[in-house]
Amino acid sequence: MRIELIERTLQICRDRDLDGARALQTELQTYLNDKPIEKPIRMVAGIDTAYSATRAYSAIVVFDIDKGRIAAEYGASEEIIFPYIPGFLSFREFPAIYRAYLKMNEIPDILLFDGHGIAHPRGMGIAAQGGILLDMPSVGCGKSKLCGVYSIPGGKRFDYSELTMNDKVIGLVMRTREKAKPVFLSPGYRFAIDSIPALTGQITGAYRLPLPVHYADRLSKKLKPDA
DNA sequence: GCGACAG
DNA sequence: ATCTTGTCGC
Repeated sequence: MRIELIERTLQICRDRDLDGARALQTELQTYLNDKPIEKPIRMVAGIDTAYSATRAYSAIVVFDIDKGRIAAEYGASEEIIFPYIPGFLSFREFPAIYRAYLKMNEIPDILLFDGHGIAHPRGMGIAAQGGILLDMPSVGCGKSKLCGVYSIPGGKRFDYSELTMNDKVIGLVMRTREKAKPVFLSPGYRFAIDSIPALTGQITGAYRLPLPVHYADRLSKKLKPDA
């Protein structure tokens, strides 16, 4: 983990420093690179966050590709400090995610965030920033577009089109399930866009969201008091 | 000024 | 994201 960067991020959250947040996102662009880790991907950690009126509940579900099942689950909550502002989701969710991350007893091969990676105005969506701060390969899976242009992908499972911004391919719009809205996949940290189709094929089940995030989404909601 | 706008 | 019941379509 890059503790210095994590502390700076948390301080920006506490200060509700929007200008500082924007500056950090721009600064972190220099850390971006899609040089993949040489190790094959077997364990994928899905990450998602749910909310109550005052708290954020983050869940991390480690999915074992070979066994096709959940290997471990972690959850943690944190008081909501930063408001939701399009383009600054990291500062709202990272504090709770970090708490759950610290509870992990194993190190997954890659992190799959609910939200965008580099498909962001400043190339620093939560999957990108999260990967850099935790120093782990990462990918983002958003349920709707934040920025960029694309054509609607085919109707068959795994059909996809490119998400572009300023003539640069920043992600893929993939139909993970027939007759369901496509999802937006983009590289986070140390993971090439060309590797996204193969990874998605290995972790997508009968749901629209890839299994790791699907389960993390379900767990995060169960972490809430009422549920 | 207008439209867009992750979760 | 969250608030919410029934309901239309595959």
